[in-house]
Amino acid sequence: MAHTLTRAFYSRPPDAVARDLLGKILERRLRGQRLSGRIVEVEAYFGRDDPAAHSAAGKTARNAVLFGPPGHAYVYFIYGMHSCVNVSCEPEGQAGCVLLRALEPLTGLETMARLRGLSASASSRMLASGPGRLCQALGIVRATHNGLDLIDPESQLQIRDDGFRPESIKATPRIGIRKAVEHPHRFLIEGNAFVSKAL
DNA sequence: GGAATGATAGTCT
DNA sequence: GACTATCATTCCG
Repeated sequence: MAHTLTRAFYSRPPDAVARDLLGKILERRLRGQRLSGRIVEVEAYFGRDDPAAHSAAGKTARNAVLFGPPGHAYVYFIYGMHSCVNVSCEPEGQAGCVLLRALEPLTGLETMARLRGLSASASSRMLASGPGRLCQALGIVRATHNGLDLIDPESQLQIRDDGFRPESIKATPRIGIRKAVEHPHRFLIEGNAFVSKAL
């Protein structure tokens, strides 16, 4: 049986959480519908000694969730048109998060295609392979989802473990950042067709 | 198949 | 006023 991940799962360093999130199921409840997908690509961002992280310059109104308790959604708006979802890590008071970059869609594909503005016959690879696409496919926006508790069983957004274990995990440098480019903090399920960029 | 480019708005200095 | 944890489109080969 699939079960929701515990607070303790998230109360760890971002790289450990990131690796363990691969293969888990992200579930979004939307007006009675259930949209879900398997997490196939993530990136770890550290609170300390990570110039690429939003929390690098300290706590601000925008990134306050990162300094709160673990297991909460951090949603931000970027490039004037895209949203991205993160999961907060580390105990309360310490920043750190995991960016969800790509899903392998499992249920609710038609709704995802509609939210993305694609035809129902579009390739499922186009639905949630990329952080901006993922948010659009699940209808995630900062105004309603930033700060959501992922452990709460009533929450619109949850992450579950159905026992799936990836065969092989690959670490690569993170994408789209200007600073600390060299660290291999991007993790993906090797060979999975739904990662945002072929490697 | 890959590189270059423009759209667009919230956040911080 | 600059910068950005992106995407889709347009070009070129």
